[in-house]
Amino acid sequence: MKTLGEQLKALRLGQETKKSQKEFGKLFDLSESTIGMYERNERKPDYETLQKFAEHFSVSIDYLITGKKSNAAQSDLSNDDKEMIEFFSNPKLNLFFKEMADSPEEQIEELREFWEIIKKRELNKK
Amino acid sequence: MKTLGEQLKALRLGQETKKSQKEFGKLFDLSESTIGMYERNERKPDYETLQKFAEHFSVSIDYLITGKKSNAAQSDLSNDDKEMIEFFSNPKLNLFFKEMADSPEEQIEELREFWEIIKKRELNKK
DNA sequence: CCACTAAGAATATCTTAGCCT
DNA sequence: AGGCTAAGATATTCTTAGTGG
Repeated sequence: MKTLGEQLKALRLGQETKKSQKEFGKLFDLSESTIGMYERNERKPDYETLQKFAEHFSVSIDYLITGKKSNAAQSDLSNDDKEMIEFFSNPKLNLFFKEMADSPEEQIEELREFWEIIKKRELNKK
Repeated sequence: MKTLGEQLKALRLGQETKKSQKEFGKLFDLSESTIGMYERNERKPDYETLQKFAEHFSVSIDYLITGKKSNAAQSDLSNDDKEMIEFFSNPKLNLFFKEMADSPEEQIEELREFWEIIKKRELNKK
Protein backbone atom coordinates (compact mmCIF):
# COMPACT_ATOMS: atom_id res chain seq x y z
CA MET A 1 0.00 0.00 0.00
CA LYS A 2 1.58 3.19 -1.20
CA THR A 3 1.66 6.41 0.72
CA LEU A 4 0.17 9.65 -0.46
CA GLY A 5 3.65 11.02 -0.95
CA GLU A 6 4.68 8.18 -3.18
CA GLN A 7 1.53 8.54 -5.19
CA LEU A 8 2.04 12.22 -5.74
CA LYS A 9 5.63 11.84 -6.74
CA ALA A 10 4.78 9.04 -9.11
CA LEU A 11 2.05 11.12 -10.68
CA ARG A 12 4.23 14.18 -10.98
CA LEU A 13 6.96 12.26 -12.76
CA GLY A 14 4.73 9.76 -14.49
CA GLN A 15 3.37 12.24 -16.99
CA GLU A 16 4.68 12.73 -20.50
CA THR A 17 6.05 16.03 -19.34
CA LYS A 18 7.74 15.39 -16.08
CA LYS A 19 7.47 18.39 -13.87
CA SER A 20 9.76 19.80 -11.24
CA GLN A 21 8.37 20.29 -7.77
CA LYS A 22 8.35 24.00 -8.44
CA GLU A 23 6.39 23.72 -11.66
CA PHE A 24 4.05 21.27 -10.10
CA GLY A 25 3.45 23.52 -7.14
CA LYS A 26 2.60 26.43 -9.40
CA LEU A 27 -0.39 24.52 -10.68
CA PHE A 28 -1.89 24.54 -7.23
CA ASP A 29 -0.48 27.73 -5.74
CA LEU A 30 1.91 25.87 -3.54
CA SER A 31 5.60 26.41 -3.00
CA GLU A 32 8.14 23.94 -4.23
CA SER A 33 9.03 23.11 -0.67
CA THR A 34 5.48 22.18 0.15
CA ILE A 35 5.33 19.71 -2.70
CA GLY A 36 8.53 18.15 -1.52
CA MET A 37 7.14 17.80 1.96
CA TYR A 38 4.04 16.11 0.63
CA GLU A 39 6.12 13.65 -1.29
CA ARG A 40 8.19 12.84 1.78
CA ASN A 41 5.04 12.59 3.87
CA GLU A 42 6.22 15.32 6.15
CA ARG A 43 3.10 17.34 5.51
CA LYS A 44 -0.36 16.60 4.28
CA PRO A 45 -2.43 18.74 1.94
CA ASP A 46 -5.76 20.00 3.14
CA TYR A 47 -8.90 18.52 1.66
CA GLU A 48 -9.27 21.20 -0.93
CA THR A 49 -5.81 20.65 -2.28
CA LEU A 50 -6.32 16.94 -2.13
CA GLN A 51 -9.36 17.24 -4.31
CA LYS A 52 -7.47 19.40 -6.76
CA PHE A 53 -4.81 16.73 -7.01
CA ALA A 54 -7.37 14.03 -7.55
CA GLU A 55 -9.10 16.04 -10.22
CA HIS A 56 -5.92 17.00 -11.98
CA PHE A 57 -4.82 13.41 -12.29
CA SER A 58 -8.28 12.01 -12.73
CA VAL A 59 -7.93 9.64 -9.84
CA SER A 60 -9.98 9.20 -6.72
CA ILE A 61 -9.03 10.59 -3.38
CA ASP A 62 -9.10 7.07 -2.03
CA TYR A 63 -6.53 6.11 -4.58
CA LEU A 64 -4.29 8.99 -3.63
CA ILE A 65 -4.46 8.21 0.04
CA THR A 66 -4.59 4.45 0.13
CA GLY A 67 -3.03 3.50 -3.18
CA LYS A 68 -5.87 1.15 -3.86
CA LYS A 69 -6.96 1.01 -7.45
CA SER A 70 -10.66 0.96 -7.07
CA ASN A 71 -12.04 2.47 -3.95
CA ALA A 72 -15.33 1.91 -5.65
CA ALA A 73 -14.82 -1.72 -4.89
CA GLN A 74 -15.26 -0.87 -1.28
CA SER A 75 -18.53 0.88 -1.48
CA ASP A 76 -21.08 1.93 -3.93
CA LEU A 77 -20.67 -0.21 -7.00
CA SER A 78 -22.28 -3.56 -7.46
CA ASN A 79 -20.18 -6.63 -7.97
CA ASP A 80 -21.14 -6.65 -11.59
CA ASP A 81 -19.92 -3.13 -11.99
CA LYS A 82 -16.74 -4.04 -10.24
CA GLU A 83 -16.21 -6.89 -12.66
CA MET A 84 -16.81 -4.55 -15.52
CA ILE A 85 -14.29 -2.11 -14.27
CA GLU A 86 -11.80 -4.90 -13.94
CA PHE A 87 -12.62 -6.05 -17.40
CA PHE A 88 -12.39 -2.62 -18.95
CA SER A 89 -9.05 -2.02 -17.44
CA ASN A 90 -7.70 -4.35 -20.09
CA PRO A 91 -6.59 -1.85 -22.75
CA LYS A 92 -7.36 -4.09 -25.69
CA LEU A 93 -10.91 -4.79 -24.67
CA ASN A 94 -11.44 -1.27 -23.59
CA LEU A 95 -11.09 -0.06 -27.15
CA PHE A 96 -13.27 -2.87 -28.36
CA PHE A 97 -16.09 -1.88 -26.11
CA LYS A 98 -15.85 1.78 -26.92
CA GLU A 99 -16.47 0.90 -30.51
CA MET A 100 -19.38 -1.31 -29.65
CA ALA A 101 -20.98 1.34 -27.56
CA ASP A 102 -21.03 3.64 -30.57
CA SER A 103 -22.32 1.09 -33.02
CA PRO A 104 -25.83 0.36 -34.24
CA GLU A 105 -27.89 -2.22 -32.45
CA GLU A 106 -28.00 -4.64 -35.38
CA GLN A 107 -24.26 -4.97 -35.51
CA ILE A 108 -24.07 -5.71 -31.84
CA GLU A 109 -26.82 -8.26 -32.26
CA GLU A 110 -24.88 -9.85 -35.06
CA LEU A 111 -21.85 -10.01 -32.88
CA ARG A 112 -23.83 -11.63 -30.16
CA GLU A 113 -25.06 -14.32 -32.50
CA PHE A 114 -21.54 -15.07 -33.52
CA TRP A 115 -20.67 -15.31 -29.88
CA GLU A 116 -23.38 -17.94 -29.42
CA ILE A 117 -21.72 -19.96 -32.11
CA ILE A 118 -18.36 -19.74 -30.46
CA LYS A 119 -19.79 -20.90 -27.17
CA LYS A 120 -21.71 -23.80 -28.73
CA ARG A 121 -18.65 -24.94 -30.54
CA GLU A 122 -16.81 -25.06 -27.26
CA LEU A 123 -19.52 -27.19 -25.74
CA ASN A 124 -19.25 -29.73 -28.53
CA LYS A 125 -15.57 -30.12 -27.91
CA LYS A 126 -16.11 -31.44 -24.43
CA MET B 1 -23.23 18.22 -3.24
CA LYS B 2 -23.28 17.44 0.43
CA THR B 3 -20.63 18.50 2.84
CA LEU B 4 -18.54 16.17 4.93
CA GLY B 5 -20.40 17.34 8.00
CA GLU B 6 -23.77 16.53 6.55
CA GLN B 7 -22.54 13.14 5.48
CA LEU B 8 -21.21 12.29 8.89
CA LYS B 9 -24.34 13.41 10.66
CA ALA B 10 -26.49 11.49 8.24
CA LEU B 11 -24.41 8.38 8.78
CA ARG B 12 -24.39 8.74 12.53
CA LEU B 13 -28.17 9.02 12.67
CA GLY B 14 -28.93 6.83 9.70
CA GLN B 15 -28.04 3.60 11.43
CA GLU B 16 -30.52 1.27 13.08
CA THR B 17 -29.11 2.39 16.38
CA LYS B 18 -28.80 6.12 16.23
CA LYS B 19 -25.87 7.30 18.24
CA SER B 20 -25.26 10.46 20.19
CA GLN B 21 -22.23 12.51 19.29
CA LYS B 22 -20.61 11.28 22.46
CA GLU B 23 -21.17 7.62 21.70
CA PHE B 24 -20.07 8.12 18.18
CA GLY B 25 -16.94 9.87 19.27
CA LYS B 26 -16.03 7.04 21.58
CA LEU B 27 -15.73 4.75 18.60
CA PHE B 28 -12.88 6.82 17.27
CA ASP B 29 -11.35 8.23 20.43
CA LEU B 30 -12.74 11.66 19.82
CA SER B 31 -14.62 13.95 22.15
CA GLU B 32 -18.25 14.67 21.66
CA SER B 33 -17.42 18.26 20.86
CA THR B 34 -15.12 17.26 18.08
CA ILE B 35 -17.83 15.24 16.40
CA GLY B 36 -20.16 18.17 16.61
CA MET B 37 -17.57 20.40 15.02
CA TYR B 38 -17.10 17.96 12.19
CA GLU B 39 -20.80 17.89 11.57
CA ARG B 40 -20.99 21.67 11.51
CA ASN B 41 -17.93 21.80 9.27
CA GLU B 42 -16.06 23.84 11.80
CA ARG B 43 -13.26 21.33 11.91
CA LYS B 44 -12.00 18.62 9.64
CA PRO B 45 -10.74 15.21 10.69
CA ASP B 46 -7.23 14.24 9.77
CA TYR B 47 -6.71 11.60 7.13
CA GLU B 48 -6.43 8.78 9.57
CA THR B 49 -9.75 9.58 11.16
CA LEU B 50 -11.29 10.08 7.78
CA GLN B 51 -10.26 6.61 6.77
CA LYS B 52 -11.69 5.19 9.95
CA PHE B 53 -14.98 6.85 9.20
CA ALA B 54 -14.99 5.54 5.67
CA GLU B 55 -14.20 2.05 6.86
CA HIS B 56 -16.73 2.08 9.63
CA PHE B 57 -19.53 3.03 7.29
CA SER B 58 -18.18 1.09 4.34
CA VAL B 59 -18.13 4.09 2.10
CA SER B 60 -15.38 5.68 0.13
CA ILE B 61 -13.50 8.73 1.25
CA ASP B 62 -14.58 10.44 -1.93
CA TYR B 63 -18.15 9.84 -0.96
CA LEU B 64 -17.61 11.28 2.47
CA ILE B 65 -15.97 14.40 1.17
CA THR B 66 -17.82 15.08 -2.03
CA GLY B 67 -21.11 13.35 -1.42
CA LYS B 68 -21.01 11.87 -4.87
CA LYS B 69 -22.50 8.43 -5.16
CA SER B 70 -20.03 6.89 -7.46
CA ASN B 71 -16.58 7.97 -6.63
CA ALA B 72 -15.55 5.68 -9.42
CA ALA B 73 -17.54 7.78 -11.78
CA GLN B 74 -15.80 10.84 -10.60
CA SER B 75 -12.30 9.64 -10.81
CA ASP B 76 -11.26 6.13 -11.49
CA LEU B 77 -13.34 5.96 -14.59
CA SER B 78 -13.33 8.13 -17.62
CA ASN B 79 -16.50 9.40 -19.16
CA ASP B 80 -16.15 6.72 -21.78
CA ASP B 81 -16.08 4.07 -19.14
CA LYS B 82 -19.12 5.54 -17.54
CA GLU B 83 -20.91 5.35 -20.87
CA MET B 84 -19.91 1.74 -21.16
CA ILE B 85 -21.38 0.85 -17.84
CA GLU B 86 -24.54 2.53 -19.00
CA PHE B 87 -24.31 0.57 -22.22
CA PHE B 88 -23.95 -2.75 -20.53
CA SER B 89 -26.65 -2.09 -18.02
CA ASN B 90 -28.93 -3.34 -20.77
CA PRO B 91 -29.83 -6.77 -19.32
CA LYS B 92 -29.33 -8.62 -22.57
CA LEU B 93 -25.91 -7.19 -23.16
CA ASN B 94 -25.09 -7.53 -19.55
CA LEU B 95 -25.34 -11.28 -19.83
CA PHE B 96 -23.28 -11.17 -22.98
CA PHE B 97 -20.68 -9.20 -21.22
CA LYS B 98 -20.52 -11.46 -18.20
CA GLU B 99 -19.88 -14.42 -20.41
CA MET B 100 -17.12 -12.64 -22.17
CA ALA B 101 -15.51 -11.68 -18.93
CA ASP B 102 -15.30 -15.33 -17.98
CA SER B 103 -14.12 -16.60 -21.32
CA PRO B 104 -10.65 -17.48 -22.51
CA GLU B 105 -8.61 -14.87 -24.28
CA GLU B 106 -8.66 -16.73 -27.61
CA GLN B 107 -12.42 -16.66 -27.84
CA ILE B 108 -12.52 -12.98 -27.17
CA GLU B 109 -9.85 -12.47 -29.77
CA GLU B 110 -11.89 -14.45 -32.24
CA LEU B 111 -14.88 -12.33 -31.49
CA ARG B 112 -12.86 -9.23 -32.04
CA GLU B 113 -11.77 -10.42 -35.43
CA PHE B 114 -15.35 -11.01 -36.41
CA TRP B 115 -16.09 -7.52 -35.24
CA GLU B 116 -13.44 -6.14 -37.55
CA ILE B 117 -15.21 -7.82 -40.43
CA ILE B 118 -18.53 -6.31 -39.50
CA LYS B 119 -17.03 -2.88 -39.37
CA LYS B 120 -15.23 -3.25 -42.68
CA ARG B 121 -18.40 -4.43 -44.34
CA GLU B 122 -20.13 -1.32 -43.12
CA LEU B 123 -17.41 0.84 -44.61
CA ASN B 124 -17.88 -0.75 -48.01
CA LYS B 125 -21.56 0.02 -47.98
CA LYS B 126 -20.95 3.73 -47.86
C1' DC C 1 -29.45 13.85 28.01
C1' DC C 2 -27.96 16.03 23.88
C1' DA C 3 -25.96 19.47 21.22
C1' DC C 4 -23.47 23.72 20.80
C1' DT C 5 -19.91 27.49 22.12
C1' DA C 6 -15.64 29.50 23.92
C1' DA C 7 -10.89 29.68 24.84
C1' DG C 8 -6.48 27.95 25.57
C1' DA C 9 -3.15 24.37 24.70
C1' DA C 10 -1.35 21.45 21.46
C1' DT C 11 -0.48 20.27 16.53
C1' DA C 12 0.23 20.88 11.97
C1' DT C 13 1.14 23.54 7.92
C1' DC C 14 3.30 27.05 4.52
C1' DT C 15 6.74 29.94 3.12
C1' DT C 16 11.28 31.93 2.67
C1' DA C 17 16.02 31.49 2.84
C1' DG C 18 19.84 28.76 2.74
C1' DC C 19 22.42 24.40 1.62
C1' DC C 20 23.74 20.38 -1.06
C1' DT C 21 24.40 17.55 -5.21
C1' DA D 1 18.47 23.48 -11.78
C1' DG D 2 16.31 20.36 -8.81
C1' DG D 3 15.50 18.82 -4.41
C1' DC D 4 16.00 18.99 0.65
C1' DT D 5 16.24 21.31 5.49
C1' DA D 6 15.41 24.77 9.10
C1' DA D 7 12.77 27.97 11.58
C1' DG D 8 9.44 31.40 12.29
C1' DA D 9 4.91 32.93 11.22
C1' DT D 10 0.31 31.26 10.37
C1' DA D 11 -3.37 28.50 10.62
C1' DT D 12 -5.92 24.59 12.31
C1' DT D 13 -7.45 21.23 15.51
C1' DC D 14 -8.75 18.95 20.11
C1' DT D 15 -10.20 19.07 24.60
C1' DT D 16 -12.36 20.75 28.74
C1' DA D 17 -15.60 23.56 30.88
C1' DG D 18 -19.59 25.92 30.60
C1' DT D 19 -24.42 27.25 28.36
C1' DG D 20 -28.97 26.20 26.88
C1' DG D 21 -32.82 23.46 24.95
